[in-house]
Amino acid sequence: MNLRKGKLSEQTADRLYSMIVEQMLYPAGSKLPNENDLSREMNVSRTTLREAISFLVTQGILEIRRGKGTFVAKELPDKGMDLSSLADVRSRVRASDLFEMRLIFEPATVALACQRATDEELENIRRKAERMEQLSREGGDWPGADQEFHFAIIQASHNEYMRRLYPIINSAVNEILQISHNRKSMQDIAVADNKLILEFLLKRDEAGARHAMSIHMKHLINTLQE
Amino acid sequence: MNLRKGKLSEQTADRLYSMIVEQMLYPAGSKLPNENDLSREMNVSRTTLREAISFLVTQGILEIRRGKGTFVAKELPDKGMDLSSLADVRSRVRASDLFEMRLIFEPATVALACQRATDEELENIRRKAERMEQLSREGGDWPGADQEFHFAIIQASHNEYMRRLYPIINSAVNEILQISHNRKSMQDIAVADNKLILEFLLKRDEAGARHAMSIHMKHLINTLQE
DNA sequence: TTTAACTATGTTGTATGATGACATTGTACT
DNA sequence: AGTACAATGTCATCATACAACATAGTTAAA
Repeated sequence: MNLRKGKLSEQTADRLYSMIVEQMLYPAGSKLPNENDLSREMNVSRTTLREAISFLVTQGILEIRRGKGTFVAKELPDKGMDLSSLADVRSRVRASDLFEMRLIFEPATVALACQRATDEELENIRRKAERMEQLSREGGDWPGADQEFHFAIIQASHNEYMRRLYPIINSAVNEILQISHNRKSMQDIAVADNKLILEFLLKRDEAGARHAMSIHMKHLINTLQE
Repeated sequence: MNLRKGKLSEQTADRLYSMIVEQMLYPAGSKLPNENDLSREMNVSRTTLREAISFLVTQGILEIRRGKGTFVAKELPDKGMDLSSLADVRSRVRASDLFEMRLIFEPATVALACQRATDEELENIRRKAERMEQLSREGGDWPGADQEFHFAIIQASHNEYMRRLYPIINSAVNEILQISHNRKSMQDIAVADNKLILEFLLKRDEAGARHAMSIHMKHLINTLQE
């Protein structure tokens, strides 16, 4: 017995998936039979069915409500949910939209960092800024060091959502910088602005740091538009 | 017994995750104890442990080799790129972090909408608000209508990045609302606040709309913390 | 009558033990 | 030495029971 591919729970997940999206036996938002009935219908144990369901939940196909039942998701996972596209410049999102978002997020984040950063974190941020300036003089990888500087600030904001969102934004920024022609002037801007940001951040001057970061973003936007 | 939040299998997944990446009890590539031993060590049933492991497998943290054992992945996936975790409450990101982000995000967005919304879009937003209030009175799906209201505002901001980010944030909000106990008071807040937001938005009063949205977010935060 | 507490029922979540399937190692027989 | 086979350790699946949760209906108290 049990010829065929892979684990039974995976085959079951496949069968269940096809029952939902292909045969459309269970429309969006509808309730599945309870686990005992459904497992009998599909000729697998409840354990196996539960593993299959659990997988489809992680895929966003199903939704479990304890004590009520298991339901087909209202909207099957959208392309909108796939934020990898956010990091993709080719998705024809305007670069100005991206920096507009940074203009909202980064000043707010640095303000949070002013409130919450530990002394160690501030010291770490200072070191990153120093290193960025040094690499900038020596012709090293200053964009990388610059990003580390900004990421250190995000971390010091102590907001987990921000921390996770940043790499996405960042990789999109990278792609834009790749095709940008005036990288040299951007370097000068970054060095000067970072110094300004650091100045207020070390003093924990919330409003000052917020404005310094806003200025930095405006500088970047203006430079890119030339 | 069993106070505390959420499913035991999810708590177990969290504990196991922290044993791996934080305490580093099991280095990358190493083999975990077998399921019987490990489940005893962690004081959960083997069933529960298997569910936890199964989840971590989908996250790319663990790898199962049938007949051999369960192993820590060679390279832990770059968490930053996986924004699906942003929408996942099980990732144990604090709810306050989420709303802190909305407190930054939404007021800025409604301000943009004031500048850029077409008259048709404003009319659409007005209809959504009306419908939300109506459903709220009739005991319908007011949270859904409320989200449509907010999403209409995001769309009117004409920023593609924002538009794509919103569903992610939104689904995380949904999961939090599921486990929230004072949904009724939240309903009253939403109805009143939406009216306020709409008032300034229709007048294209940027500062007013921004503040109205800030108030709304503060209300939500306070209600959730009770 | 209204409202509060309780009960009944249906559902997912967890526990336990047994058995099957797979991979590796050891061992005996030729 | 080499091959077949047995033993062992592991994950995969099954079956059953009970716990925790959600809701609706019923009963009892105000």
